[in-house]
Amino acid sequence: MSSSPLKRSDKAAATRAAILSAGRRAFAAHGYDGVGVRAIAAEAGVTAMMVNRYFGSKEGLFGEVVTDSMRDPIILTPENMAAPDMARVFAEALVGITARDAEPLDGFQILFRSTGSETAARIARERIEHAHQAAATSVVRVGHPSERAALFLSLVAGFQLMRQVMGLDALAKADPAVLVDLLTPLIAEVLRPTARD
Amino acid sequence: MSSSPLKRSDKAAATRAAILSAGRRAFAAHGYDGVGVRAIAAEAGVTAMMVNRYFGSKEGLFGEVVTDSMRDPIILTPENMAAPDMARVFAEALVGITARDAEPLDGFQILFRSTGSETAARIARERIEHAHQAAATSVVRVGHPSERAALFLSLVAGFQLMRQVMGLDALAKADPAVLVDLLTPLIAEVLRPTARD
DNA sequence: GATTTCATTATACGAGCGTAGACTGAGCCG
DNA sequence: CGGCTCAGTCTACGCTCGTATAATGAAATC
Repeated sequence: MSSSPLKRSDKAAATRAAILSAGRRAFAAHGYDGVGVRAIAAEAGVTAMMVNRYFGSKEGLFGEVVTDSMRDPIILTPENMAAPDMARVFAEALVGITARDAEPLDGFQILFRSTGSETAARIARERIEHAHQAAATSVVRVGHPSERAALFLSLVAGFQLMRQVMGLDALAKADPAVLVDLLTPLIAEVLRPTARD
Repeated sequence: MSSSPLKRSDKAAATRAAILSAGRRAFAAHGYDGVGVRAIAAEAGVTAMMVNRYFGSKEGLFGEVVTDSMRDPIILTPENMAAPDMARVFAEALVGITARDAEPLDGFQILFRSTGSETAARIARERIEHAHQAAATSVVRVGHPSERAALFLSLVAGFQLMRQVMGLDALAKADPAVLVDLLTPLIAEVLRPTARD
């Protein structure tokens, strides 16, 4: 209540943001095909046509949601890469010990849950390739960088998939500290070999 | 041309098998929501109603497809577990060096591509839990068995996801021998710790 | 205060979905 | 041969989907 008179254009921007947020949550929870524009719009408190008005189409909304949620640095931040114990920092970020308030890494969920749709899968592939290139050129510097970066992504993706998407209890309800302890040597092994490289 | 007079019941069984096969291929390629019964039936050379006749419903067909494709021992065979160098055996099985003629591990693809659907996701979760229990009780015997088994599954799933579903070139086109060499120490690390356990 | 603008809704269309029910026609058996 | 069985098809229903078009009503402008 109270303050802002909320000019018309501001209200429009708020509506747009509400749809974007609702879309992000909905896509993360049910995937591209699993939710309709009516449901997304309803959660944003508007009608279905608002999606088309502000994003052109359902596909347009999805694209913007993916781009937006991938803007989060995932775990490939420069400070992470420069840390003395990279592996543990990555592990902690992956498990979510840093506990950012926002929903953690739901960009992955969105992509994985949407692999059934053709257009969504195309977008997902593009983002994955991009993340792979970033990992290959900036994190891994030994052995077979491309393959190692891909395995690193596989590990991250598999962990997210099993814990968040599939909801595997052994990961979802596990003690975060234990997960970090188990993940750290794994990540270290991917990023820096112990033999013949 | 030629031989079998193909009795009526045999023809029925053949049709059923054709639908099951078409469903397996279709679900693996497009996910549960990504393909309709008409398309599946058409690929099997019959009409859509045959799906309901033989499997009760689309969901019934999916369940049977999943059960059928999961009958493949994935990589948790007794001989694998008993091998002296378990990790390498697992890695080779995962990469597919053993090159079974059938489509490799498409059970994973079916599950991953179908996570958008509610019923499909439920079935997927059941299968994953089952695989996790098997891994936890029969493969991992140190440290935190449940968490380690879950991470093992994560690694396998992530690798399959990135290589087969997402089609990440760095994995799909990589030299299998290199992949095995990189995966072996990873799997060994998951299954048998190097420190404090 | 009258007029224009525009965020939003209401209604509807066409397509595709899964599936129910009636029908068809060829193989089986007396 | 004549009746029955049953694999398979045809048609149609109810539903939901994404989205185009027209109407509404309050804020913005003059």
